[in-house]
Amino acid sequence: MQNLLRKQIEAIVELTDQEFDLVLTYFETSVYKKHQYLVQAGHPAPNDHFVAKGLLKSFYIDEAGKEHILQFAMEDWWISDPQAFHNRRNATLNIDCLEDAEIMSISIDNREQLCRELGKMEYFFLKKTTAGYIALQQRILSLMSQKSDERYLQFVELYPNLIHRIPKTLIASYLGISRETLSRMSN
Amino acid sequence: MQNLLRKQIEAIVELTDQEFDLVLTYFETSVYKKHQYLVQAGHPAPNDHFVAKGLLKSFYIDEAGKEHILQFAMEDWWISDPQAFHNRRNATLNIDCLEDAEIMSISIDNREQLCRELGKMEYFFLKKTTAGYIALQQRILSLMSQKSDERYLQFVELYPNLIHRIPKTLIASYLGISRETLSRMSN
DNA sequence: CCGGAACTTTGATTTTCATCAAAAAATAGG
DNA sequence: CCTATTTTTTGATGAAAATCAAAGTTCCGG
Repeated sequence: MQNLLRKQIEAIVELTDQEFDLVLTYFETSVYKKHQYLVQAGHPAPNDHFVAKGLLKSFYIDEAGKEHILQFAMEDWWISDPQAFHNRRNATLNIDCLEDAEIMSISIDNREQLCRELGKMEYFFLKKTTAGYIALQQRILSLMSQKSDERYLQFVELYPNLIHRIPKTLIASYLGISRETLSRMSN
Repeated sequence: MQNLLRKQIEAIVELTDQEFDLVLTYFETSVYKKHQYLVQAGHPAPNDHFVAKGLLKSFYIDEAGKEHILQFAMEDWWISDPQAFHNRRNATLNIDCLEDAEIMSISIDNREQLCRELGKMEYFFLKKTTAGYIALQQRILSLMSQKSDERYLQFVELYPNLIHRIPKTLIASYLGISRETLSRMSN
């Protein structure tokens, strides 16, 4: 479980047992129930969350009250309101659990402190952020250049395992289409 | 001109003159003409480009031959094909100049070397990448939750200076709408 | 200052998708 | 196991915007 985190880090930088123990001291592990919120719009959200178990979503509620899903996060993924986390602002996003979850959280202050103590962790976070940046660019391209059915097919291909864990309604919201349109698609 | 770069770095980390000189040794400065390509799909693109002067765009050509603009970059901005740059792959994007430009380029190898020599530069790149990540998330939200006219108004508000430097056709492509739709909007 | 290229506008038509409404199916919790 | 909630499907309608076509305007290089 903590091994999941260690494995992810060690895919990028080597760690001794002592170093990983140090890393762990900066995290806090908690358990959440399905439907429980980790982050709520308007409230502080100073943590980045590593998913050790379970499934979460981050989403924005627009003025019309409509929910737009920015991200799903399952095991071995990170999830946060990045703007709130990095700029120490109140959240504009919400994060809640689609399944019971086990989460390892690190505050922005702890992360910065950790990077000062263990420089290679900064390299790790840089690599991770960069990969995330590239993924977001891909998604923008997909939103701009593909029709909704192509986007859905791409999602299925990219995250075959998520299809069965997430209601179609929510996948539609992630893809930026209505649940009715998605429903009419499979045929 | 190099001062622009120094100022941007020093907004995040302090640098001595010697340190900035070191930084500069990793960059290569070139001059480009309007319409000239810095990056072409299918070719290597190992550099990240800092714009000292001028205006550029990065774009993707889809299967139908349609151009989708991912980014504009004016003075004090960076532009690259991030996937090609970070993963040392051939480009899938193109980058060319909308105006004559003066560019300071750094290769991925040089950037990694620089970060090893001067740890705080890694912090700088992390901050920059993070800010970019946040901006992309905002753009995704905008694509998902706003109508085309709202997106245009937001663009005008966000980049008032770019409106006059960039043909509307290209702004339409950036916003993910047709030039005709954008044209009908102003009225 | 002229001619050609690039860019913008306008109109007509079609496509895609959202929305509204309601029923059917699946699922979770007591 | 059964009921209430959530999720999915289906149909009808309308709105937003793409596409096609063509004319008008601006701008730049020689």
